[in-house]
Amino acid sequence: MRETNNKEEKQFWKDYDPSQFKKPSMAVDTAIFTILDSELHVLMIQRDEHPFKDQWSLVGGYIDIEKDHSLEDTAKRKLKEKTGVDTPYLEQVETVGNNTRDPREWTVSTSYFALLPSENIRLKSGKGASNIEWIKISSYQSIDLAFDHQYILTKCLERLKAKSLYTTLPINLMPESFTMSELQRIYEIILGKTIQQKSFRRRIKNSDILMETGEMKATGKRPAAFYKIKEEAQTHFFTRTIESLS
Amino acid sequence: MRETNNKEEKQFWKDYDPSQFKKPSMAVDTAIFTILDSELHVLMIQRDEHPFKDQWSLVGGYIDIEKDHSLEDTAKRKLKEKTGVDTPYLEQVETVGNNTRDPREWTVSTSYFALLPSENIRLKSGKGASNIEWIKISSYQSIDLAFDHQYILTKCLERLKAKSLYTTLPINLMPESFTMSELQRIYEIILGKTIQQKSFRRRIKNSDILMETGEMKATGKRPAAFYKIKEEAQTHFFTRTIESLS
DNA sequence: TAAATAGTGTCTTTAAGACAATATCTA
DNA sequence: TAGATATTGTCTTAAAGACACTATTTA
Repeated sequence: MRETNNKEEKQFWKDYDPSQFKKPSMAVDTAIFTILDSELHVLMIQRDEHPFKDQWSLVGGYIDIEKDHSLEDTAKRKLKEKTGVDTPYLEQVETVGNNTRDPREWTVSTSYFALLPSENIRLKSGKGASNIEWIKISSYQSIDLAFDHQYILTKCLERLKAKSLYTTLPINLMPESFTMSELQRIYEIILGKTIQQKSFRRRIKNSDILMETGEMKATGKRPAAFYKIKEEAQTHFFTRTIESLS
Repeated sequence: MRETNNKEEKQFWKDYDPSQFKKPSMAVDTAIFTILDSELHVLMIQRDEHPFKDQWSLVGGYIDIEKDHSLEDTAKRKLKEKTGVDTPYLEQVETVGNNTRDPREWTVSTSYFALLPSENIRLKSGKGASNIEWIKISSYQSIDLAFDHQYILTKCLERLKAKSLYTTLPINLMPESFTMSELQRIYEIILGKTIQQKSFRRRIKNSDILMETGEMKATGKRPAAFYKIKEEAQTHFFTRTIESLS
């Protein structure tokens, strides 16, 4: 019986021809976020090839099934190429696949967003991109982006904002060490509203993901305590969302 | 100038050959959930082809770029084929792509979960599936599922459970009309724990997505009010999660 | 009337909101 | 000392938890 199955299976492998199905093309696009000048920015590339030549797009590209072991590998490879950063916070958002997003053919794109501390980023241009730039989030809606990147970027932003209401995700935008006021400012930039200082510090303290470094930051006025993320710390999920309107 | 660009673009289109890239195969897999006999069940199909012949798998299949306009179309087509249901609640969960999940080649699978009221489901076997069955969630971990469907199903379940803690998602598992106790029971089955009756009714009342039908259900004891979902109702998001341990 | 299920009243608890008060620095 | 920023104290509020109590049915 087992013998029979094996023969049958061998025959199957012999007959199998992967090229018999028409396949869609498969890409990965990443919204790479960072904070610059007290504003949320996303990394965009100006295409130097058709389609959508000269228009701006998210960082992305086709899966290279020779180089990439997984989808996330593709995202990381592109990210490394453009920013030099190896291991940022990376979260998958949504996969869009249809026959209208690319004029050439049926395509699929899986989108991610990445969070980078603004320190130590060296941008690199390269093949397929004549220009690479940090675009202010406040201005992306007035730019005519390539493919459906307007939609994808909106979804990535919505995810980032929604999760910032009940998790410690934004710590991934912070440098090695930082003050409470700096962290609160990042939350406020993402959410687009101010937060009660006392509530904020209580939440972060309860999450138990930070520790004081012992250093103080000289701010010109009263110095502020420096914090860093604990070694074992994972993203913390609160049981209530931030609701303040102030 | 515009003229020049047009010529350049036309040349590009002439040269373009979509078959020049090696593409991964692209599938959609859906965890179709329903409640039967006071337990959460998922629809599984026993494969009658290699690879993973005779093993159980989620409902899914390759994108058919002739038939399907979008990824969601693929999910809906497969769901209709197997259950006869047209428009269930459908939510995308995660896309997995790598060179290990399928022994044949680099493949990508986008997973969804669907919620079906247990009424009016007529299962259909068909090509590629010798057997189709509702499997109890309490037993799926002891079954050796095809591909990485163990992982995918776990992710779908986690999403369903997590969202049931702070949304009205589970109403999509209910029939046309139902009682509060019945709805609470569905929540308890999904979450695997009991909920304070008073808290539960307060939450649902506040969400303002239900209305009384005016009918009463004869339960043998005190009759219960029937409710139905309001026409305009969307999934409601609460600002706090259910925390009770009782 | 007892048993069972449906449904409500109400006190407690938790964590956020509001905002005032205090602390520590520089000019 | 005034001004600015950091940090804490504390009262209020919103919504969940706990649990007892009432309501309505059948046997």
